[in-house]
Amino acid sequence: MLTAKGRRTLHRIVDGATAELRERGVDELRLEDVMARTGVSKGQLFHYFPDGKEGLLLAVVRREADQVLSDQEPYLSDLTSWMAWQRWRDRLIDRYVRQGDRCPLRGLLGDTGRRIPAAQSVLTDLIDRWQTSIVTGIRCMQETGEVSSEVDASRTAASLIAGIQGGVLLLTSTGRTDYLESAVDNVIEGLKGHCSRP
Amino acid sequence: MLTAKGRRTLHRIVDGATAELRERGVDELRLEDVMARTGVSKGQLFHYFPDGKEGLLLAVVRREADQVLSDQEPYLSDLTSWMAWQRWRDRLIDRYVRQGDRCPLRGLLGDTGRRIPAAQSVLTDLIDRWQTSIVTGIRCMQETGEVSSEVDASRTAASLIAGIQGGVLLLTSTGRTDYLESAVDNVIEGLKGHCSRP
DNA sequence: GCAGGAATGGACTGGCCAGTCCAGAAATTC
DNA sequence: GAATTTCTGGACTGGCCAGTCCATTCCTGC
Repeated sequence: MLTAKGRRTLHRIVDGATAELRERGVDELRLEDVMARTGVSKGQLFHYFPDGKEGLLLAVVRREADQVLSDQEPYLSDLTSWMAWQRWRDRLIDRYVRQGDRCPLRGLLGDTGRRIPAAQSVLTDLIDRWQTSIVTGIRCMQETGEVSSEVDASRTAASLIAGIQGGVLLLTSTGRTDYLESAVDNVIEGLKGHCSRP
Repeated sequence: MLTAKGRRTLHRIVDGATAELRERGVDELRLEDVMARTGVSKGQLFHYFPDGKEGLLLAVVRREADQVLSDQEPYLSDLTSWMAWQRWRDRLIDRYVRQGDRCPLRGLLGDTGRRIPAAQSVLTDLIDRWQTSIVTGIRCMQETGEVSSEVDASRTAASLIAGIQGGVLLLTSTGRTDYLESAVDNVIEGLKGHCSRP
């Protein structure tokens, strides 16, 4: 019930909608713009997304959520040394600084959740997976003794994620990168400060 | 050019719009809802805000920005001891946890800036003032020797603000309070860890 | 090659909502 | 108390845009 051609069209729609969402934000996103950008007719759009705008946006949100994490690979899943942490940190910051306000996270965190109830669970799921990866990284460092075992991995990871979210938010709204950098560096330095063999 | 009666009406409009903004968010805010809530007619609305919705929202945003800081007083301006920091922290978190998603910050940080260009400068101004207060607090602690003079006050303040923003964002979108708490506590503990007389 | 489903194009509808306009009431000023 | 300004109510307009509908064309299996 979906030919190869159809699959391609569907893909094209999601691609276009993703770009449109990043550029304009949820509330300014118009189906007509997606149509213009992708060269797809209204009939097609509702053929592939019978639930209309909401269904389309949900598909976009799901993709973006995956993108956020896969953008951080392979570093995020391998936080096993200070050098690895540094590389992850550099990649993360570079990514968001480059993206400026065409930012996937911005779309997810802004009012999107409020507009599309189903997006809420996608978001919490993303945050959970993210936190889990970081916790794993911290535990690993504790096992090798490079981080004190007294550190609460879960809380530290939570604070790191909050710092990233806030940093990105401030980056997109003020254009300044130092909030994001300071937040991430501060948490990592805190981790280093708790080194069990100084 | 504004009678006492007029001033009262204007006030009533801003009040209603503020409540409406917190409940619904920028993109879902309807002038008709503000009218219904405040019992004000369309003619009045455009009489007091000739620029229409945008002008009204700008007025609301300005008020909210002031509110964010004054909510933290008198603690924010008096971060002169660890106990004071603790009280400030408690007040801040209590405030946001109580507010849930009827949150002034959410309105300011979300897509509001994008929608209302003039709001951007209100926001950066708010962040600047906030950061300045925190920096002052840290410097004060350094002078009394309770925080090492090696600490970069500006960067630490930036990381604290980023953590708060992210924490609040995650609080409103996931309902979990631990991101905000962890973020704030982590920065403060980091500050304590740099105590120059252990 | 033909049936039936998949894919496409685009005209049309209907609701929503910001913003306009003006007429009349209430106040302020002199 | 007349003139002028401010204030108020609400009907009306016009544009925008999601969603509907259907006619047509394109596949695909048999």
